[in-house]
Amino acid sequence: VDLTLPSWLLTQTAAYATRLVTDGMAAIDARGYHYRLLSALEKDGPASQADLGRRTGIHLSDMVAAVNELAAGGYVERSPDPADKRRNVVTVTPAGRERARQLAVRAGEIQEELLAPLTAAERAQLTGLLSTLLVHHRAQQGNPPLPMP
Amino acid sequence: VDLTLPSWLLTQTAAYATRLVTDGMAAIDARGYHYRLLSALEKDGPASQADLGRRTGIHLSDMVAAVNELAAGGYVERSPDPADKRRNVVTVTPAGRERARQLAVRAGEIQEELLAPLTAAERAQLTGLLSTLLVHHRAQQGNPPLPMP
DNA sequence: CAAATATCAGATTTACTGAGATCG
DNA sequence: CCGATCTCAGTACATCTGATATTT
Repeated sequence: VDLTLPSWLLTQTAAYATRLVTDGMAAIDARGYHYRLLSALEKDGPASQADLGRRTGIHLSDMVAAVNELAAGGYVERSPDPADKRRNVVTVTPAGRERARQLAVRAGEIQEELLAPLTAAERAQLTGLLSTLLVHHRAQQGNPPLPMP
Repeated sequence: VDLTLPSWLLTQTAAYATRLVTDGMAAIDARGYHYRLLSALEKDGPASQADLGRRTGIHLSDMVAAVNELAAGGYVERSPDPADKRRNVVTVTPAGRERARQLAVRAGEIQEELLAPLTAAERAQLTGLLSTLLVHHRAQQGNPPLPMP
């Protein structure tokens, strides 16, 4: 194995990250998508599914199932938009806000586990470098730029 | 989207990396596995499939198909080990050495595309940070430590 | 009629799990 | 009998493609 081949390092570490997220979220009956969606809804308010997809980077095709799951848990409500009958407006419920806090805590624990061997400075370096790559490749592909924090 | 959530940044950039590798290798009828296997064989000589799996991090279940593909192209030969009849010894052919050079060139181009927005120093930083993470998590999981370059 | 929205069905890639057969 | 090796079949997850229906 060539430990200096960046594409390999990236996909391998991502595999561990995916496992940490999947397992960590599954332990509380959740998925990574749930955290992303509830966070987005709490931060910027109710939205159509298409809007949520643009905010969170989740594909429209996968949005249906994810919103179904959240709705089944009582964490969001899906109601038709009276102003535009194509749209569903997705809104967080009080239970959803509680759930969002729970998922945020869990997400934090997962990051800690993922980045355990790195110092705070190194973690900042890593996120900076990855952000640069991601912004570049999204633009390269004609994707709409992400809303920057 | 929380652009500072490392697990998300990691899996997203890895998705782009995977696409670059898959597409870039498919253009010359290859896969990432082929490059990894031929490189390992050229560097450390013939090996059993189980050994190759340990060297390259490729799962034993996926090794069969990968070696089949390389053998079909005439790049490796699979012969039973007379000393241990459980084993197949995989050996590179001259055509395989030529192929390895071709794949190495292509791999380099792919890395360049992947890391385009980063300076040389930043690239070194990134590989260093990812290596640290990977070594940590492999050890954490009881995996055999990787042979370090 | 073009574009946006929501839904559904399915393909793709990497990685992994489990089962079997054979051999040491 | 345990353990290693090889093979095959199938799973899991995230992502993306394509098709359809509805509405703007």
